[in-house]
Amino acid sequence: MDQGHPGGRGSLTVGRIVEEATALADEGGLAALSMRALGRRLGVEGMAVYHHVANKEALLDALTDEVFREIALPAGEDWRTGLRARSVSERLVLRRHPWAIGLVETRTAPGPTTLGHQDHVIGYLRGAGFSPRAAAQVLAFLDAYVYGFVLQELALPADPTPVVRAVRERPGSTPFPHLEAVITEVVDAGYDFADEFEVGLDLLLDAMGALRG
Amino acid sequence: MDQGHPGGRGSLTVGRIVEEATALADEGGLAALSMRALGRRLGVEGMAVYHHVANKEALLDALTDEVFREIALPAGEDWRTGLRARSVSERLVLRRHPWAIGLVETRTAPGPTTLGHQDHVIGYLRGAGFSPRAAAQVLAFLDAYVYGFVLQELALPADPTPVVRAVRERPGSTPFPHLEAVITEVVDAGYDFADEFEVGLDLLLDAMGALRG
DNA sequence: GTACCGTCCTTTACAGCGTAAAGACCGACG
DNA sequence: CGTCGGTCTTTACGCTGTAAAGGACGGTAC
Repeated sequence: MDQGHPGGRGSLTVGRIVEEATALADEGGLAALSMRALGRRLGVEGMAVYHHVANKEALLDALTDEVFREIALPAGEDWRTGLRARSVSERLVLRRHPWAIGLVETRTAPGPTTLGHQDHVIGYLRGAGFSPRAAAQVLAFLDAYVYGFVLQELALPADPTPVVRAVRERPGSTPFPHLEAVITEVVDAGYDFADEFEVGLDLLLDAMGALRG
Repeated sequence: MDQGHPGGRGSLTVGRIVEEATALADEGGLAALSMRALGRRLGVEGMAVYHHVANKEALLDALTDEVFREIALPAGEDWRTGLRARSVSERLVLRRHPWAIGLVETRTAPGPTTLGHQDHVIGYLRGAGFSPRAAAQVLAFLDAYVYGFVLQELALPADPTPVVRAVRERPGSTPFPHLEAVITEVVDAGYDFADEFEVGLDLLLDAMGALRG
């Protein structure tokens, strides 16, 4: 069970800690990430982690910052294409680490990787002819859309909710006629919510053009 | 300290529990909402709450559902105006209860108030000429934007971050030239991030028109 | 009246959490 | 060899959600 990592004295580094903490959260959610469980995974007592990380808050800060390293930076001549690819990548990363979006809310001091990422995007937009304010707006609006969409995706239950089941079994039995219409005519007609992401993204990207000088 | 609520036998109701739990979370964040603290506020032992609520998860479900009661329903002939007012209200409600957006992520079964709200919005859009699918898209896209924007607002620190302070004291001292430009030419030029909400909202609302039959 | 019962609340207890404090080990240096 | 500094372990405290059991009350039945 302890193969794969040495676990002995001197084997602990901040890098290894962040790596295993990420894996732990990916597998069991933020709730599974306790200092004791993390220590167990590292082949060490929980308290040992405190010699490399100030406290759990600092560890979560580091986890959040690392996430931004995975998001593809925008590139290419066409700003619309470049931004689109970045947003698509951002969504995939946030889905791969479902705990990340919950951390963004509580982390008020962005780390160096996050700042570097944002700096790059702003610079990319400035190079495409956006003013400083417009660049900041575009980044904020796109991130808002991506964050919010992923938030809704994560809240989607794996199994159909009682309401959805009720609609399928006895249509007209709920007090929500319009939701019923959406379920039967959209959801059950083969439209996947995940596919709507790019529809909204393209509409928003089109709208962003109005902010360019 | 115990004035204002009876606190005796039979004084506990689900309504009172949800009400005080909301107040507790509003004042001290989700972390301040423990069953013992809630009981204390209700003039009762923590375990007494369990006779009216299955467990803490169910309580959080109820809290989340109640939030949707506060969001103004869209009304009026012009769908754009109606939706705009709803989104503005939604943002204010989410800012008033900063814990709510963090709960949305983990609650996978929407409550009756939430469903009723969504049903109303879908019906409103259908009445304005949107197809079932388009209505669902508009609702999802607008909510995504509002959720994501509030998420970013909540992550804004009260005090300026080290980076912002560094830029103000010694411009050019950070490795983030484009962020520096945004700070000096946008943030410090009087543009308030909160005011950008309606800019993006209007752009998005304009884009939603393309989804109408 | 008084015995009973069901409901509401309290008490006690347990495993887990983050982390402060202090002890134990171990390689390196004088 | 002795001692020091860093790394890890041990122990402990107050907090968490909640299972289990006990106690107190009000209403009903005799």
